[in-house]
Amino acid sequence: MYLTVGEIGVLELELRDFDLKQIADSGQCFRLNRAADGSYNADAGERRLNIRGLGGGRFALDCGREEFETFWRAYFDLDADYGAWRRAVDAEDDYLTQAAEYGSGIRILRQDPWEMLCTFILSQRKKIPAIKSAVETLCRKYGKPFETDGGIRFAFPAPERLAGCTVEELGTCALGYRAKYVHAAARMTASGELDLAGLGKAEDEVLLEALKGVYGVGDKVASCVMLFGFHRMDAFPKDVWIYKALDARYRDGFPYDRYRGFNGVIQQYIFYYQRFLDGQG
DNA sequence: TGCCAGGCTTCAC
DNA sequence: GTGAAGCATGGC
Repeated sequence: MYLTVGEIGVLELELRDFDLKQIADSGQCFRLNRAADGSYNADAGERRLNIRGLGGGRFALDCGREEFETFWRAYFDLDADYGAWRRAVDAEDDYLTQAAEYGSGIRILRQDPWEMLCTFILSQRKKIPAIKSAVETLCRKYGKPFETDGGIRFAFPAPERLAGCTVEELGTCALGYRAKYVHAAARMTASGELDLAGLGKAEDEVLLEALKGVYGVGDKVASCVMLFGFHRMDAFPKDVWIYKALDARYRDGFPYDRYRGFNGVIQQYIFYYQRFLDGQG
């Protein structure tokens, strides 16, 4: 990674295998949004980062070097070699080769486990724009405000805050029947019954079962939380798009063993590519 | 205006 | 254990 300092408070980086649009549209995050000027704003915790593509694989980030090194570098998983994972794709697998090429700028972000749990619970049977809208409403109503150059923003609400709401109150955030699920997850997390921090060290199977113990969390949501909130890179969430690809292309079974250690990345390539093929990208 | 969505729980059988 | 019904609501 090539690193220089431009104007004060702005870092210019050369990043490989990094495409903001692809990451924003890959369905893993709902608070990375394109601004009117074509740049992107990433909200994480009580932080906001503006990233602008400069062309030629170069990007301008409106943060200092220290903040980049201590937070955003890991957040965007910039120390991982996604090119190596793409090159490991079976050359005889035309579909996957094309999928990996089409989504070559996708990275698995390291997002907050609680935010991922709550977000993917409310994502079920919602379209991506509706998910973004519901998340934004939750943040505005219950998130802690913080200042940015562009004005006041709101952090994702803490579990304690949502646990203190009634199900009816949460229902006003376009959660529909999922309000009771979000409320249950908030209570379990706030009380410590679900120890998300402690589960960071648990085996994949233990983590999966713990997540599925939450009301409203099944295999798919739990897998998303594992991949996007705990960076468990072998998690392979199966949604309608993945099932479509598996049914059409991998009737004899998907070669998970071949991609051990980065099945989650492969899953993202398929998700992003399959939506494109079906006109939803 | 209708249709349908990064699924899950519940309830028959 | 398996399969089908039912679910709330926003965005296209």
